[in-house]
Amino acid sequence: MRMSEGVEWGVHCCLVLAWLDDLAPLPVGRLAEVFDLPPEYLKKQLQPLAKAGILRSEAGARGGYRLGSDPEAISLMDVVTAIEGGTDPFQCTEIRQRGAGRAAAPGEFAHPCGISKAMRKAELAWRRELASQTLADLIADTPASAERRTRRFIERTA
Amino acid sequence: MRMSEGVEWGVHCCLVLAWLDDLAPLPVGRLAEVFDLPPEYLKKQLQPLAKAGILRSEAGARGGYRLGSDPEAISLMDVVTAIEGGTDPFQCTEIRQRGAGRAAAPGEFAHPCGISKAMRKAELAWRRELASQTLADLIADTPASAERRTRRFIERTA
DNA sequence: GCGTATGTACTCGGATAGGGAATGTCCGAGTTAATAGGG
DNA sequence: CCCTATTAACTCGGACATTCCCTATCCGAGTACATACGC
Repeated sequence: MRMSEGVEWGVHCCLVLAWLDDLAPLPVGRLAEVFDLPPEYLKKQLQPLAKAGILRSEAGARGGYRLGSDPEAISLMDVVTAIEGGTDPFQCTEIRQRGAGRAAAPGEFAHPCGISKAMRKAELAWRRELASQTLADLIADTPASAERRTRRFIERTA
Repeated sequence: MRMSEGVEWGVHCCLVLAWLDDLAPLPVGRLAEVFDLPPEYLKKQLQPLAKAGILRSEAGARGGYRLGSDPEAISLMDVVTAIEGGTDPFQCTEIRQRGAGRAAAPGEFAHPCGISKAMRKAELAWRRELASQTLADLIADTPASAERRTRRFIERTA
């Protein structure tokens, strides 16, 4: 079970866009330079963020991406869900109903099995933590020197 | 991000082995019949459980698998870790140090970035929930009819 | 009848192919800005 | 000098290859039981 690296790229790019909102919109190529990433592939990873409304895209010359909402209104959960999809990590295929389960009384499988419930509970705790962290919180935990350095980097290659 | 289906298979098989400990050891083929699963592939999924000590294997005729410990001592976290591996879902590749990060002052990257810390915190909450659920808890949440049915199924094809 | 040696059947363990999703790359549609021409 | 039409460059969006990991399968090593033989 491994999360796509696009999540890390997406969150970092969101932070940059939050820092440099006054310079928005920023094209993908510029963002790729900030982190030395393959531009085409980074674009593919940011597309679902735009489709989810987390990023706002502008076409044409001087176009690019800007943050779609305030940093306080975007949580880590939003970014993860947009890129990874909303499917649960644990997929219950109801194998309890197969084989020996064929002979079960009707209604015995009305409720989800204990394994599925336990997994859902754990995933819910995970989601709750992700939802409690906003981009603004992440910015507060990041040294201001990083923002200044990134701003200089972008303005230098303008 | 999708968890291997082997986890579901493994936990269900552990429950069966806990129920029918007096009939142990049970060969993989018998367990596969209980859930109508491909026997060879199920065996491959149970192997890491045996390597981790969660299951105890016995070779030769009348051999098979038995539970390695008491159901109270085996948690969902143990099973998930054994099959999925202990690696974290979110892999931080430190892209903050690339590109614009090259010009950072030494020591700025001594601590993990806020994104990584937030992800770790969420994963820790997830692991904590999984670790708090033991096989005994799952058995308590499962109707006794399922155990009786499974026992009859095994004894019938003995 | 009893003990022993042998053979056979059954088990797990690791090594070997196949399929689908994530990764990586490409081209086309649309928009903006600059530019050149005319008034 | 100003306005407008045209052109050209730049952007995102989606469609197309490639690689890697999960899925699925196979063969070999080891063990216990059953059997046959000798005593």
